[in-house]
Amino acid sequence: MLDVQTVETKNWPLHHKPNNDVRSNTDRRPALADAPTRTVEAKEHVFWEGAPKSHVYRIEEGVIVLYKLLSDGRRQVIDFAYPGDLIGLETKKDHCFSAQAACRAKVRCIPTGTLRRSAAQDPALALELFSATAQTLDNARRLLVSIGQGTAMERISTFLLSLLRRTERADLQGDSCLHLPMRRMEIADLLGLTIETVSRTLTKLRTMRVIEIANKTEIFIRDLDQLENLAGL
Amino acid sequence: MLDVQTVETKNWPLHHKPNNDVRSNTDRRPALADAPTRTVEAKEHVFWEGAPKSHVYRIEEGVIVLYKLLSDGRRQVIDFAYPGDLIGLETKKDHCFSAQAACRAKVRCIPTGTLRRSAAQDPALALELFSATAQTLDNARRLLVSIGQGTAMERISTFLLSLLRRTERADLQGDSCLHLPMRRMEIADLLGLTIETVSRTLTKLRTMRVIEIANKTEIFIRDLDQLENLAGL
DNA sequence: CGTTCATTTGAGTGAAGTCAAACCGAGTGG
DNA sequence: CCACTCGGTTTGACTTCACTCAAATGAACG
Repeated sequence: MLDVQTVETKNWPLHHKPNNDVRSNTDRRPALADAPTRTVEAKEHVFWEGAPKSHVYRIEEGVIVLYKLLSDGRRQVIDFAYPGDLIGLETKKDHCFSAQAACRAKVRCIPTGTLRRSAAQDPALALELFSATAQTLDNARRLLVSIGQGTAMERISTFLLSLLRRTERADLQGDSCLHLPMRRMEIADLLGLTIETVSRTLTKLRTMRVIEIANKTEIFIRDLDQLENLAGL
Repeated sequence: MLDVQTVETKNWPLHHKPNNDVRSNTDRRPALADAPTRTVEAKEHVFWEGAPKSHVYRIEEGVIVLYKLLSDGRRQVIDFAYPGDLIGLETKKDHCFSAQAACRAKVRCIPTGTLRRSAAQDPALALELFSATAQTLDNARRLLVSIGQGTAMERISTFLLSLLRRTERADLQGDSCLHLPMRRMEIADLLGLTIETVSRTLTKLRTMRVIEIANKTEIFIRDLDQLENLAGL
């Protein structure tokens, strides 16, 4: 069963603007609300690129790293999936990227066949899937702009802001604490940088008093305005 | 009316794998098949980022450049839309990118309200919209990998191959001629490079005898295998 | 307290960017 | 028909930002 307490306190941020539509509606559908959950340990994979697709997953807890691998080992992280996000929503038979837990996570497993059948009879559900995918597309394109046009500083700043938008609690607007469950390597692979450049840029932001680095996974935003300036757009 | 001759010879390549599903099905729906077309001159805009969204467009002829602008004028081209592609398929009220014709083009204009109403009553149509968006998302992510991880040579090679896949005629497999309706600047802005780097890289490919540059807008692929090697993946 | 893994910091290199000039093809008008 | 312009492209010389390689630091764990 769903751990309601955990879910409630997590404040479902679906993509940029917190948006509870998908969750509230899908939860009322038996096929989705009753689907079993699976616990995934840190670094464990939910699925691998190229494997046949059997389920769609909705993140319940934790963060999942979605990435594509090149033949020589280079990696591009294409997204971080947060609670409320749906992953594996592609029409292809096989997964076109890998999904690995950044930290211990819980995912709800919805068989693709079930979802497809429900959607074929329920235009509202089909439109929700469309809407969720359109939102993900917009996210991907924002990342594209950041990587294609931005300097290291702009990419990191934009990344921090997008994480902030995804994870900030409605109640706790004031002192902006940001949890980074992913490793530097994963940030680097998301932004098309190296871990050294990520580290140097974060250090620079610290010396500029824009952020404060509590420890490897917790930072505080000290000067939000300045961070937005640095992000460029 | 639709120019059937032109359409037939254009061989609708919807995204990477030519896929006639969306076209053949949407054409049978009165709202879409009967929608009026609009001719757009080269460099003219179909719509601007930020403007309220009134229509969804299906490209009938020509190529449309989709791009986002940064405050300081930098530009990221996010996609080239070819005949058969749908653009403006987002759930937001306003356009989140601009659409400009690379050359004289014809687009079919479908009012968003009509489409929304049709989809709400027709799960098959809703699923088609979902599927088309999922395909566009996959394209965007491929571009992300290319830009995030690739060298200039890898980006250009991958780009040429993706264009080839989009535009090659089923009948004319042999001597691979590639038409580039867009300017160097637009290729540069797609790949996160400068026009100088694009030009130098194409020149390098020419001296390597991988391609032959007939004129600014026509090139021949002389060594497809080598081009695929250079693309990396 | 040593081992391990991730991160930070430092020094030198290189691929792509910038600035500048030459080139080219298509119009246009004398 | 040729000279001129104009936009786009190509080529060249130099610079720079991020990468590479390497070493130091730090945190977690037995």
